[in-house]
Amino acid sequence: MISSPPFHETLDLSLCGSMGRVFRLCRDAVTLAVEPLGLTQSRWTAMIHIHHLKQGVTQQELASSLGIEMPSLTRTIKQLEQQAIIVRRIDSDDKRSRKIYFTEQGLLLLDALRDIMAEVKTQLYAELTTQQLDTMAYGLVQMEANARRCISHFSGEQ
Amino acid sequence: MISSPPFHETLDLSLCGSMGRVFRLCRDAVTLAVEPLGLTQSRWTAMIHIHHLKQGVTQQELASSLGIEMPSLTRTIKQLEQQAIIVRRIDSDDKRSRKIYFTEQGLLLLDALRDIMAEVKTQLYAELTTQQLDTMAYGLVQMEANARRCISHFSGEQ
DNA sequence: TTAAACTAGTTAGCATGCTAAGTAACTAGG
DNA sequence: CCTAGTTACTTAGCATGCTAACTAGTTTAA
Repeated sequence: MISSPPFHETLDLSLCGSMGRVFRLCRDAVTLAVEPLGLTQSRWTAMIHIHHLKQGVTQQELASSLGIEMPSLTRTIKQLEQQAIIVRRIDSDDKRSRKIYFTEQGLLLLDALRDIMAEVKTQLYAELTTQQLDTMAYGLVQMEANARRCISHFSGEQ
Repeated sequence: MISSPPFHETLDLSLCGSMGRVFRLCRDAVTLAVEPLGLTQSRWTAMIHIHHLKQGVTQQELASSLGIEMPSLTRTIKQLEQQAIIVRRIDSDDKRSRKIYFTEQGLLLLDALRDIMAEVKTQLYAELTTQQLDTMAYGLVQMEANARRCISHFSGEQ
């Protein structure tokens, strides 16, 4: 396990700047790799989550899974629908909500996407052990909880 | 050291989705905490980097330190200047470049900002050991390198 | 049963990142 | 010394996140 003090300082500099930069780079790497499929970051991310949540998911559930707000999702969903990758059907039990399904063409695209992502994932995680990845993932979850607590702390104070 | 397999899977789901979400949350926590100072995320981040790089830094150097592109910085710099937090002076040795300095008012704001950030940082890093933070920071640096290699791989291929 | 409150989704408009393309100043080769 | 290329910065416009405020169904409670 290589552990170098300077890295910790790098992270400290802007607190979350490193994370943002790495996030953008990883996202760009995937987006570039899937470019032949005509997908942008928000669109391929949504497709992967729809797949994991199973078809028939509502926009609310999808937004929650993606960790974004509903209005952010609306735009992406509209684009996926225009590209005929998904269709939405109004839920007969609750006419407010719309359930999402892949089209046949969408399913084909999803397969291609998953193949490419598997390859990119391997490249992005290169040189990192499972233990390191777990520590990072654990740290992210912990920081997420900390940040949420911190946000309610400062919102409540006003 | 707590290491839980499910977390790794969480990270895997959208590859970099967790990182983006945690990044946004941490950023929002700081931005909320410094809200009384009238600063947005891009502005406080830039201020911290200017401080670390020492005054008289050029926009080019600052953009590089922030890990963003010049046009993204232009907007932020303009706002900081309008708020009279910084001033820019054309470099007499190279009239293309502009050096950045804090105003007196800007320095006062910087002090207040740094105090608040120190507190928020403590909260965001709560429950995480130095070793865990180092592993995360190391992982981020490694992933950044991987992502850059991946990006040139896919750009070169076209 | 009907008015009030809630919930799913949308629209409008802001913040911040980006790329592409333009301007002005510097540098290098003939 | 002048043209060609490079560099620092700006402008314009796109992508994706957000909040606030709206519409239209659903639920709750008097």
